[in-house]
Amino acid sequence: MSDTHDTVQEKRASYHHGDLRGQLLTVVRELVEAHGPEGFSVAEAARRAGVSTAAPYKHFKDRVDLLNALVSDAMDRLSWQMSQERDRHPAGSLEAVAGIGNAYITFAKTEPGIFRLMFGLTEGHDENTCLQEKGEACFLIVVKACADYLGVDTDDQSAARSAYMLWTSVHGHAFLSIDNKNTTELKSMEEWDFLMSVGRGILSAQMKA
Amino acid sequence: MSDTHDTVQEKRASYHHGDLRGQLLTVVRELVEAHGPEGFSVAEAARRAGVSTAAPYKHFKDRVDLLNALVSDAMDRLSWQMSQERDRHPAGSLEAVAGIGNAYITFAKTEPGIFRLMFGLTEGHDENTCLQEKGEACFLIVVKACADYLGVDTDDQSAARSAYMLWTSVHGHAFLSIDNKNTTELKSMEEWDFLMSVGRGILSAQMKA
DNA sequence: TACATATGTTATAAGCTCTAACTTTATCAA
DNA sequence: TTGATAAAGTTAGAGCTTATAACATATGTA
Repeated sequence: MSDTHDTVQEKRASYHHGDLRGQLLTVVRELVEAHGPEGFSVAEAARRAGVSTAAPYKHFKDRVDLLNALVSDAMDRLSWQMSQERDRHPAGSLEAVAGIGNAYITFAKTEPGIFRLMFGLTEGHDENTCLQEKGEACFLIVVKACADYLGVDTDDQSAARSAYMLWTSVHGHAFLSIDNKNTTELKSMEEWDFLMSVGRGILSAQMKA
Repeated sequence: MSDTHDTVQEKRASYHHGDLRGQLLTVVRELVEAHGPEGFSVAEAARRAGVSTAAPYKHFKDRVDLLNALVSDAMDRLSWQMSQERDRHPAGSLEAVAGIGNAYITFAKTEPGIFRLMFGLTEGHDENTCLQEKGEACFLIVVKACADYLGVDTDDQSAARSAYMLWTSVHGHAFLSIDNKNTTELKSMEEWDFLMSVGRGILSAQMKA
């Protein structure tokens, strides 16, 4: 496992690595996906990057700091993907809202390890203002889409309310999906149907209110 | 931290502990709640129970086995609490459905560490048939309540469908709540309103369909 | 050129998981 | 009652881990 890894093919020529920070993030991402958020060690990551086990600590304060950097990265990717999916549909449409949810779920299924990390990390999550902000940026995308659909202002309470309900629903589905809590009978249910159905249900309830 | 713990007041009289297995579960539960799912070690648990660090391995195969036992326990408590809350309302009512969700959320907030563990454990989760079954038993409670409300049979697809949507929604809210992803503006929103609102939205959408 | 800084290294402390081998206690059958 | 066996502790230790300290080398700037 240690000698046959293909992450680093040849020994690096120079004393300095060049982009150890970047490569560590890549390697850790691989490790987290392969062995789950727990089954990862800084030492193993260093080995795969072809450096000593102490080297990572020149770039990251500690294990958690490294993981936080990974999560921060992932947050950016997620919000980008959400925006992309949204823009594939007419602005203000229910499809645009569902598209955001679809991107969210796709992300979770494509990178379940990272996804779990993003919402499972306990330590130093609340303190990390940067992560907090990125999370809120993601949420704002949903609020905006809901507001557009409902035809209200972004700071209207009904937008935030329905956005939150949609978020919880999609978040829950994403989590249950990657946990295999999604029972067989429901697995066949098309994701898009689910999203449209939930979206319609929650948003129409919000319009009446 | 090690010498002033109050878990074990006096040194046990006999060589054998009496109920080490049980006490370990209690101690680990405390540790998980106090320091999060990660911040727990078999060694520390043993110390708090007043035995050697090797003793736990006479009762649990390994670290994961211990955690699984904890989760199994928690599953039982959760489904019991769900049933209790349901029975405080008229059978077949929307309140009964919302009550189940309320119990779920209360559980998550009361024991966030364990809750996270229940749905965060990657390793040996799928294989563990016992846990799988207990999870499904929980879900069945929701399906039953939905069926009763909709006035259909338990194995009707609309019951399973709406139960799943409600589950994801509540599960998502529970998770986001304990992660403090619940933004301030929404924190003020009463839980019960949320539950009734989501319930009405999803179930009425299901009736129309 | 020379010094400061960044980024590597080795060595090591301290802690964890888990096993092996041993010891004490409980149980149960004759 | 006794004596074998199983159950439930113990200590010792291998082999991991995180993280720091002290040292080495490269890079860039005055």
